[in-house]
Amino acid sequence: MLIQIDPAAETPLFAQIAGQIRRSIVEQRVGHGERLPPAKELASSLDVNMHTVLRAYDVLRAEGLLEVRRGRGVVVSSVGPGRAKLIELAHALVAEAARQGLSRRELVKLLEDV
Amino acid sequence: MLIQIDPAAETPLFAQIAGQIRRSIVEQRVGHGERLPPAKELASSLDVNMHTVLRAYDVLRAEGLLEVRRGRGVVVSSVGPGRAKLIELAHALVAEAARQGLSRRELVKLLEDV
DNA sequence: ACCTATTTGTCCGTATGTATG
DNA sequence: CCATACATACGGACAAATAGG
Repeated sequence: MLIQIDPAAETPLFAQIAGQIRRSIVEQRVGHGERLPPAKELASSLDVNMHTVLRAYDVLRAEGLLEVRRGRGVVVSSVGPGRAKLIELAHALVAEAARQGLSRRELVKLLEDV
Repeated sequence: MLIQIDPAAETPLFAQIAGQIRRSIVEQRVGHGERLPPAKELASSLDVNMHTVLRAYDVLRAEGLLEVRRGRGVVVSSVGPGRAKLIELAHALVAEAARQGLSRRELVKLLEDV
């Protein structure tokens, strides 16, 4: 899966991992149905705790991008890269809004105006 | 806040806590802007780990029901009990679907048909 | 401006449970 | 039965934001 993280970065480790996997789905470097490495394995390769990887998986599961089931592992959902793209854009928008100091309310209003 | 949990129940502790707080918002037993007890405090009163309470808070934050900020604590969001009601119904629907063995796809289709 | 206490945020390690194959 | 792999929960540690003195 080729994931690289920066322990010194400001963004949390689980967010970095989730973001890179999301990116991989958008770019279709991983296709629907494809299986991701077990949390324990990915964790050891990244030199982080298994919980950190599980949390990243959980974020992507909540977004509908991954199907996570115990005993079976983690596979890319069939919703396709289109949704991943949307979510990625949403993340970027929220991050930029935060950088510019927009409140949640202001962002919502901005979106409604658009 | 009057929360009671059952450690022997099948539903996870964090879900029990989140569910009861959600219910309290629906019934307007807690109003918007009202502050919830610190995680550490609620945890000790429920005899669970602080992380478990924080996870419950995080669930409700993701649902837009709570505003959680470090240093300041947790307050009920101003979105009102209407949204809480919707989310509660959604939870009930998903739980019932799971009991009846419906897949995610079947549930979505059922919703679309309705 | 400084210090301290409070409170959440993240991460780690460990233990146990449960579904899958 | 057994190995795999995620799910939950606990405990501890440190960081960062906030509030108050």
